[in-house]
Amino acid sequence: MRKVARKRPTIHDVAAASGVSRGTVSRVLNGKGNVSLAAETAVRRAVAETGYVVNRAARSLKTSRTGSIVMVLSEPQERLFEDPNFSVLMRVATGTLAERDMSLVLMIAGGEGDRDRVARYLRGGHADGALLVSIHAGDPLLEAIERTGVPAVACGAVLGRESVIPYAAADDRGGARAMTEYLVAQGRRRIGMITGPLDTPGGSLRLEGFTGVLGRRASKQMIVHGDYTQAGGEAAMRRLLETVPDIDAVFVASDLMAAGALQALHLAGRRVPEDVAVGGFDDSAVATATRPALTTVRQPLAKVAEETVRLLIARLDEDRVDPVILPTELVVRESA
Amino acid sequence: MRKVARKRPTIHDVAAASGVSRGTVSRVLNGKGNVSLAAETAVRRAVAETGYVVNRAARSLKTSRTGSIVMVLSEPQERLFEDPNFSVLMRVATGTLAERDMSLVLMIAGGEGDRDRVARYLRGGHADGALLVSIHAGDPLLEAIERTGVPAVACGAVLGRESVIPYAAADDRGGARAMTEYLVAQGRRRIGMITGPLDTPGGSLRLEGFTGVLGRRASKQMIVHGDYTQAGGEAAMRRLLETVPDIDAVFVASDLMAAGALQALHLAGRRVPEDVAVGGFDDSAVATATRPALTTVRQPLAKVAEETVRLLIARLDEDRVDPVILPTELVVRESA
DNA sequence: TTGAAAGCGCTAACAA
DNA sequence: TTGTTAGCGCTTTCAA
Repeated sequence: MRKVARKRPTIHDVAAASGVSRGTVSRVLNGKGNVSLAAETAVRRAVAETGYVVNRAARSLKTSRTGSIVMVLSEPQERLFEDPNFSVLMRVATGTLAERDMSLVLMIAGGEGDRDRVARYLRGGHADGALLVSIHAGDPLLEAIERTGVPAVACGAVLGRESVIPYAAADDRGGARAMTEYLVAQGRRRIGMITGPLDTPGGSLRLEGFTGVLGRRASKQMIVHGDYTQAGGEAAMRRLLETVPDIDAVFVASDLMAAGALQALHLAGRRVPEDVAVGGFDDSAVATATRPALTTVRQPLAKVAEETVRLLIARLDEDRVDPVILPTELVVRESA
Repeated sequence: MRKVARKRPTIHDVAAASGVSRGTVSRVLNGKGNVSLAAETAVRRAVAETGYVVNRAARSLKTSRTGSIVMVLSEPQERLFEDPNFSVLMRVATGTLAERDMSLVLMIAGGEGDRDRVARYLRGGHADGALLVSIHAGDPLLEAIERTGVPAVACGAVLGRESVIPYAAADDRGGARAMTEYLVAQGRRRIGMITGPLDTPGGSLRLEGFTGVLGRRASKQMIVHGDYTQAGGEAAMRRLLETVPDIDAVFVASDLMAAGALQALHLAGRRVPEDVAVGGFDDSAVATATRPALTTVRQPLAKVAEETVRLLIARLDEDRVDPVILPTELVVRESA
């Protein structure tokens, strides 16, 4: 059996095989009504028989839609890929897009050169939209993307641009509030907080939720800023123990940092939760791996990812869409 | 200033602006010689002036090259994304492709439906090639991809298909050999090994390197199989300590598992390296985070990723290309 | 060295 | 409901 580099069948072949015109085939393929049942069946059969697959380039040329969207990553890689949220986002994004026969192009925008590349790609009309991941407010990339005029949405709010860049996110503020209220309800009186970087939504919004509940009791010395790493959480907890020796609870803005805090408390000889209650955020895998297991705030990550993609797809057709904020859930385990 | 939805300039506009024909513009753009210097300069200026960016769809329609390649992920997500190797691969791949003005489409092939989708995408000619990541030998996806006839290469060997799917990889066997020889040279006599899953190249090849050096001394009871997780490494080390109490060294097929082994040894009251020497593999971030820091085998990850992409690009034009195996390096720290 | 022109495969407007 | 047809923007052959 000789291998022949057979040409892929075109809409023309399908038309011939089904005895209708190319126009009708196209109508069937695109679900534009006004096609007789007979024609439709014939076309579908012919498609199956010939193994026809639409040529995206041709379609794109005609419709000036590409059927692909770009996921733009700006965070330093290491952090992003360690983030379990990210893998969920990636899986959900490819899946949700696939349902619509769209594909995901990945671009990493580390340096300035990358930035130009992303902008050129977008300006070239090579993608219908951009999905921004962990872009910081001041990032020049943001402006570059906005200038291209390509619809963009973000996963998680872009601080300061909330009204410009639609986004889907978990209710960071509400989740933090719930956790803080819970700690208060448990009778804790000296409650500290370890925040994330304040230029991230998780950093500032969770802090807002915390201070919103505690008011003036959330004094400056009770609040320490971390960097979302385990080591950072440990260091922050140590600082807190020094300045506020009688602390009896701490709300940590991420599970990973909370794991570090647990470590610091252990080394300082404090029992958790007896002496100090610890509340985390994320409900990631580490939450159940620590001892004691973390009481934390669950983020509906998959849902956030899904909504982000949905938002982008809606944004492709509409001029503006509203942000989506999804409720979080308090998960009580052992640490508080 | 009113915002006008101006149409993007086409090659036609560039031709008009530079006073040459579209044909000549195309020739300049594609670096096909036979263009006078005058024409070339005029065209380049016009391109800059008009802000022209090539329309890939049109080009693709004509050339039947898409300028994009698909990265196919098959591993269960969790594991893959935790793998630091993966983030390197991703960054290097997008970067290397970008240099050639190509883009990276990401597809995740978890279930059967995904598999069909990948195959259809490839059969549709939507990508010029496929870059396979952590595909296992028996995976039906592999066959599906081969059937599409789209050139594919793998990052890391696909066991059993080494001669069919070109790949770039670190020298697992050689690295394992070097580590084993080092342990022997240190005077260790009872050397065990914790392997990775045997259906992965890192699992079987590193074991081969180990047994290659030790011969019959690598008895069955000295070898335990792990799963690349920290917990798995810890469990494996415990088993090893039970069956071979006088063990004085262990070669662990990944740093993460080695971290688990260290934990088990610590709990068993064995000193490292005094009582038991521990050798890892990867030289990942955990290697320096453990106490003691790990003596390990460094894999040239970035290089592997780069070579994989290079291989794929070469494969696009050539009928076959040879696998690339890159040397590893023994990194001596404290654990052995 | 250059220009003219055909046509890649598709969609959608128009006519029937 | 259907067929016909005009391009979408580009590359490349052919002729000059």
